[in-house]
Amino acid sequence: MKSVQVLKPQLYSFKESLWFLDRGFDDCLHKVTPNSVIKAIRNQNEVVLFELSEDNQHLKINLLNDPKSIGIEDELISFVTEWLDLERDLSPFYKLAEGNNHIQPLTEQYNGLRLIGIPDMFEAFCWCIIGQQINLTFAHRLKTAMVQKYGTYVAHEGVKHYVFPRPEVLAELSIEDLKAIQFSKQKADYVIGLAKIFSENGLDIDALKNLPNSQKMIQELCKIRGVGEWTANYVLMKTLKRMDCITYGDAGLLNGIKAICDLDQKPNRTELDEFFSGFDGWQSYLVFYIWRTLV
DNA sequence: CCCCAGGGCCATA
DNA sequence: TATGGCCATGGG
Repeated sequence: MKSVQVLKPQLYSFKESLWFLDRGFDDCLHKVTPNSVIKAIRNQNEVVLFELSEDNQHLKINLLNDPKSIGIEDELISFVTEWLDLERDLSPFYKLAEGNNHIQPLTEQYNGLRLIGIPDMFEAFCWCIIGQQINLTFAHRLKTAMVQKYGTYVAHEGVKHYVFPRPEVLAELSIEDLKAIQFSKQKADYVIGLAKIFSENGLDIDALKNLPNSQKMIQELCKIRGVGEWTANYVLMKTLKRMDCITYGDAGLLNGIKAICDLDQKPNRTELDEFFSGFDGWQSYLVFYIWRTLV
């Protein structure tokens, strides 16, 4: 069995990664064990299955199947590094939090928590569409139904480990196909539309990355049907790792801040911006730490 | 039965 | 440009 490892950065807690990946929800794209997480990813034309665990100084990546592609070790290191945001220096964020009555407790309690990404932008968009306006429990149920029906998997010790469906597959579906697994016709419509865009290379991700700032990127993404301000910010944060994203309108975020600041009602937009003021360049991390406080 | 979920589109004025 | 209805379903 092949195995590679990555040096753990300063200010990093693998336990926090595991906690967030679990969070009481049953995510169909990874399996969390007490001391590891098992995940399948697509590499070239095959599915690669690995288990991630830690020792004192390293994250250890163990291959659980036997992929043919060469250079798979480097791909895995690169995937894990991006997925768990291992290259970022968190110390500026923690410095900003120092002395802030609402936020310093979070960086202490969740010390070493890093933003967990969704490297595949198509998957990130689909997850947003699915999650819009429904509770997360039901959202995970919808995602699982879609992944199990249209995704591919590798079996390991009798367990199926799925990767997210390719856009080419979802692009061929009808609205009725997705309604059959409890999607609303709007969600079905949006997802299929996105699948068509991605399968036809209708979104130039490199051009997107080259835009001068996040506002321009949000503007561009909001042209896509089904994508609004919340989804655009979410995708920029989780896929492109833009650090200045605030998921405006996010029910969880608003409720989290309401609880942290002991407000009578959810903050309005002005109050939200006020909460984030002083955290320029770290808004995305602050959002993520607020999410960490939920359930 | 009510309201709300990690929203966004569309019709109306 | 602002507002309200609508979507589908489940949990509280």
